[in-house]
Amino acid sequence: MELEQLTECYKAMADKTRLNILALLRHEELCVCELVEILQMTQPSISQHLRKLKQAKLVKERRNSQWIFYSIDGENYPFMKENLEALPDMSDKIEQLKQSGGKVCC
Amino acid sequence: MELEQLTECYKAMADKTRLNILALLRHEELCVCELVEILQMTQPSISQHLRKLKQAKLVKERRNSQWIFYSIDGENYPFMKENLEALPDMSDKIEQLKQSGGKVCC
DNA sequence: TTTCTATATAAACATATGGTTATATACTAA
DNA sequence: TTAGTATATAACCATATGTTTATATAGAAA
Repeated sequence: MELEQLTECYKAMADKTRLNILALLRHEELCVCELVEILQMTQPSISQHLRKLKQAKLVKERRNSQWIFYSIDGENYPFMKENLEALPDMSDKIEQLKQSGGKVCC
Repeated sequence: MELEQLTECYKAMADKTRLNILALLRHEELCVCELVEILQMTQPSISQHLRKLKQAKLVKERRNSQWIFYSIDGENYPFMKENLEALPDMSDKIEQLKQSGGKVCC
C-alpha cells in the first residue's frame, strides 16, 4: 500500500480516545451522544475524533433522523481485522449504557 | 491488549519516516548510517526515530563493534505480521545501497 | 413559524512532535 | 595516548495535535 495512506491510518489510531471509540464500535454502531456518555468527554471532542477516523476510512456514518450512527469500516486495510481484535473488550461499557437508559437513543 | 501499549505502538507507526524504516528492515537488519544513506536524512533524526521504534518494541538492536544494527522485533504484537506485509517493497533501495558500495558497512 | 435536540465547525490555547545544530559517548585504529 | 568513525543525546524551534468554549447547521416537534 501507499505509505501516505498507511501513515494516515496509523495516525488515526495513535490516540487513546480513538482506540476506545474503535473498541466500542467493534460491538455495535453508536451515535455521537452515546460515545459522549460512555467516554465522559465533551461532544465537540468526540466529533473531531470521529472526523479523523472517518477521514482515514476507519469508520463510516449513517444518518437516522437527527442521529448519526458510526460504525467500523473494515474493508479499507487488509490488516484491520487483526488490529481490531487486539483491542480490549468493552462490552461492559455498552451494557452499562443500556442499563442506565442511555441507549434507545439519547 | 492494554490501550496504553497499543497507543504507543500506533504512535510509533504514525510517521512516514518510521514506516519507511520498518519497510526497509523487513528485508534485512541495517545500521544507522545505512538508513541515513538510503533515506537521505540527518543521523540525529534517524537515531531519534529508531529510539521511538525501540521504545514501542517494534525494533531491537544488536551492537557489532562500532555499529549498531537494527532489526524488526515481530513478537510483541499479535497483529504486526499483517501490518508489516502491507508496507511497500523497498528491495530496490537496498539493492541500490549495495551497488553504490554503501553496504559492507559504512 | 419557534423551540429543542443532535451534531459539526471554528477559534484559541497548551502540549506533543519532528527536524536541525551542537555536543557527548562508545568503539576502533594508529 | 590521540584521532577518527558511529551513534546517542540535548537544546532549540516550527509545526501538528487535542481540548475547550462558542457558534453554526440539521432535523424533529410543537
